[in-house]
Amino acid sequence: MKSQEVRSKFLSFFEDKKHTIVPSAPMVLKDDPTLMFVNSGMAPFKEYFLGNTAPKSNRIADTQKCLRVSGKHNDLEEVGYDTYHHTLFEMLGNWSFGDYFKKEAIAWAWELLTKVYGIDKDILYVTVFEGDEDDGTKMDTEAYDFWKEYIAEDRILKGNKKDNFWEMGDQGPCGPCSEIHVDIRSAEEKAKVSGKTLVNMDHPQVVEIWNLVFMQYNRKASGVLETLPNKHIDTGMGFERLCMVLQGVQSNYDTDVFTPIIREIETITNKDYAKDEKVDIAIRVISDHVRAVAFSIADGQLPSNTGAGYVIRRILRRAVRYGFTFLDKKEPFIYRLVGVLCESMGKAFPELKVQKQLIENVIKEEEQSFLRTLDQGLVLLNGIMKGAKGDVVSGEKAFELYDTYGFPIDLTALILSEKGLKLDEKGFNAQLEKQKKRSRAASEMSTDDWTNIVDDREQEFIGYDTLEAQVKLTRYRKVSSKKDGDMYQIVFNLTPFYPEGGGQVGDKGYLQDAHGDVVYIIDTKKESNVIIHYAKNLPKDINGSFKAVVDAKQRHRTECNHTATHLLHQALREILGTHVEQKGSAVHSKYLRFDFSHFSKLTVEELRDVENFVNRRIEGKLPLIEKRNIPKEEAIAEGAMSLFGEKYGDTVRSIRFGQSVELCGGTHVSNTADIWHFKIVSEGAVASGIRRIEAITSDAVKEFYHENNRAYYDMRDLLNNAKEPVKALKNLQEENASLKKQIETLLKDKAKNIKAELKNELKEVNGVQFLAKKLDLDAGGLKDVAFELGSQFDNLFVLFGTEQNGKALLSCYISKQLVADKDLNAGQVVRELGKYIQGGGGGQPFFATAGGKNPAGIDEALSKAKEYVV
RNA sequence: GGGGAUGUAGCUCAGUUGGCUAGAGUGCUUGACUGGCAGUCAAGAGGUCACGGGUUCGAAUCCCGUCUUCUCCA
Repeated sequence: MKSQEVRSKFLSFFEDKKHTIVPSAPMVLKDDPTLMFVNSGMAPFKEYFLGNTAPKSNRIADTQKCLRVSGKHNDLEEVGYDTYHHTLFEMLGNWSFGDYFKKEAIAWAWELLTKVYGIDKDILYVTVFEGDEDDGTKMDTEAYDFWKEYIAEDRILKGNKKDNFWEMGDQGPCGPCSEIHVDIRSAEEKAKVSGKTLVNMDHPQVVEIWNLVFMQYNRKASGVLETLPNKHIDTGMGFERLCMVLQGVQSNYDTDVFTPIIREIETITNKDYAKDEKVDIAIRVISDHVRAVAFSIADGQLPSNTGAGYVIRRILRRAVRYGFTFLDKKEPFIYRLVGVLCESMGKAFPELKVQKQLIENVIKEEEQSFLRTLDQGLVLLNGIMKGAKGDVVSGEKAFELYDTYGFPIDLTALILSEKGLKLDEKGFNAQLEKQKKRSRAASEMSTDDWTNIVDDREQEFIGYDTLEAQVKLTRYRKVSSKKDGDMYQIVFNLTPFYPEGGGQVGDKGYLQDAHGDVVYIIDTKKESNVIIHYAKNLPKDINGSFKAVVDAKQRHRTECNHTATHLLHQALREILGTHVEQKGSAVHSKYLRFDFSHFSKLTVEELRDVENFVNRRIEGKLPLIEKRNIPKEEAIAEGAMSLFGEKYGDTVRSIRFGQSVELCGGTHVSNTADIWHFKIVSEGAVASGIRRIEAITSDAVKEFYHENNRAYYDMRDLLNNAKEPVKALKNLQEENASLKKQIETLLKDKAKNIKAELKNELKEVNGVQFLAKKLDLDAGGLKDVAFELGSQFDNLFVLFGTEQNGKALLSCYISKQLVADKDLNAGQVVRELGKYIQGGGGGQPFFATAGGKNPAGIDEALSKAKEYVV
């Protein structure tokens, strides 16, 4: 069975069982500080389980792309070494939110596996929860009893809390689970060892394929479990593993999910899979990682040096490293796999196909930049190896190479061992640990439990219509971090505060109680669909009623910038073409930033056209036409642009200004005229194929023009009110340059003249041409004269003094010949004579200068000079 | 968010404890030579030593701040 068919059969099976089929949510999470990527099928539905949002349907099924690369489930370093760990994988899942429970979940799972997919029931095992004394939970006999209707009782195994009790986190919804395992070993092996003993033992051919979670408890902060009024089903089936079973192969990498990519790698690198273990590992690493990276880029997450982007960069670099070391690929090649990937997965995940070109460009650029890093590292490592004492390279040195220059430590170790050297791994790890400690300390944060004030989960956002409201607090908690100190997160029953999202910053403002006392709200964010207000302290009477007021000025400026962002988006697509896609935006009160896909630098004309386009729409006084809670299809039909990597509900909000229509949750001006004016302040590249525009509007533009105007008039003033200041300035610059030249030649001439005079004043002392004299020259002049004279004698000793700006200066020149013969040192001379002018100095043996505060001492210093040659 | 590195001629980079007339290679201009692989030789132009402060007689160099780029950690 082809993987495409495996996927579609799953979805249609649950569609028949009255499930709503939803597309995979984007992998990159934007409003969950505890998680960077979707790492399981349930992550996009977290808010439903927490009760923060009502589900759109109580039966849902989907296939969800998941990424496990950071945090608790970190498999990254294992990927490639076995046949079943992946960074990116698909999880097929069906959900019940307060609807069906164990009976149906088990019956359908069995029906799908054995009837639809036709898996032999004799290779299946199931597990049920055995109970846990500490939690006071009993064995899950319900699940056991349902199972025994389908499967022999000796194939139902009991599992402990670790394997068979699923929890989302330290607190929240949880419950027992029941896993389905499959044993695909050969008959001989089965005869030798019973599959029963291998379940949950990390055997590559006895694997869990499906986990059915029965959410029936809520774990409270105290650790106590309470029974949930609404019970939920959460299931997750590993798509790649299922394909392995259905295609009768022994490894996920032998399924048609991976084989097209592996064949392509073989072609490009001229290596064969399944011949040499090291090559195999590299091929598996690359085939896995290219998927993760391509999907992330398609979801709008570009490689970068912080946060989620950094994780993506690390994955890609790991792939490059393996290709570099084991497949001898020293030039970019991973980007060439994107085509094959699009062909095999593009149908189920259209975002891949649409953005193929961009994905290829970004990956290629990243590969190139990392190969440069490797080149640089190799040079540095060579230097380190040459300087190594004994046969051990210190951990500090290796760490510096890794930390500062990004050279992978395993490559360092490999190259060292090839050269017969050893790496001090202990020292390296100690340094790494130090660095981790530093980072952790800096970002250390402690979060207290939520304190509930009123039990009201239905929080309402009213900030589209009003900036002020009478509110009550529903819950709060304290969070402490090193950077911000103690802060309170506060939730209201309803709020006019816009939480950070869609690129737009969160609102600021204040809460005022009946007595007029005020608490400032310094930021607003959204977490699992709950709007959280940040304050430095709590109001005195938390049970009271408060007037919540949004900082209107800041909000208005932000709205100007947000609306301008939409117009800018429209302008770019109009002027550059429809290949322009939004790749990110930041809407602040002071400026806006817009990243988009485009392949070349914008010309001055294009920038001007874009600016004009936007400003025409501002002058056009276009009114805001806002539609809330309309079906997504309706909005799309109207021409609304939706973004890849953005998670939309079934009903959306559409924002229209003239011909610009976007799905958007942000706040906007009521008429484009409010923006006053739009001005681009910079354009540049952020990655290959991605450009960035920064712009300002309204008050910021006024300030911008004021500033520029003032600078302009200041400049014109300085140029005696020149009519054409640019020309005047240019003339000045040219004049300045030629004057500089003239001075330089004049000084050289002067030096020559003086040289001629001084030559006559030289006195021979002990075979040395000697002179000590005060001259009316600056430091450069002294030098010139000294070197001019110096080039004519090889037995010269001169000391010049001069007074400049009330400071004394000495210059001493001694022919190199003399330095060698008579053991003289100009540096030493000026240092010793420097004390007469209350200063010091130095230089090289043949030429040195000294400065001091006491010009009166120059003559004395000069008179002492003779002592060096007698 | 935290740490480390980086910024010097069009390009690639040296520049030690503060004092080297700011350098090399390459590229550019000019001239001469030339049957040999990047032709040779000579002369020349080209610099806000990232930016802003400070210390010092003196800062490319030391200190503080800002920015750029790279990089590791979270």
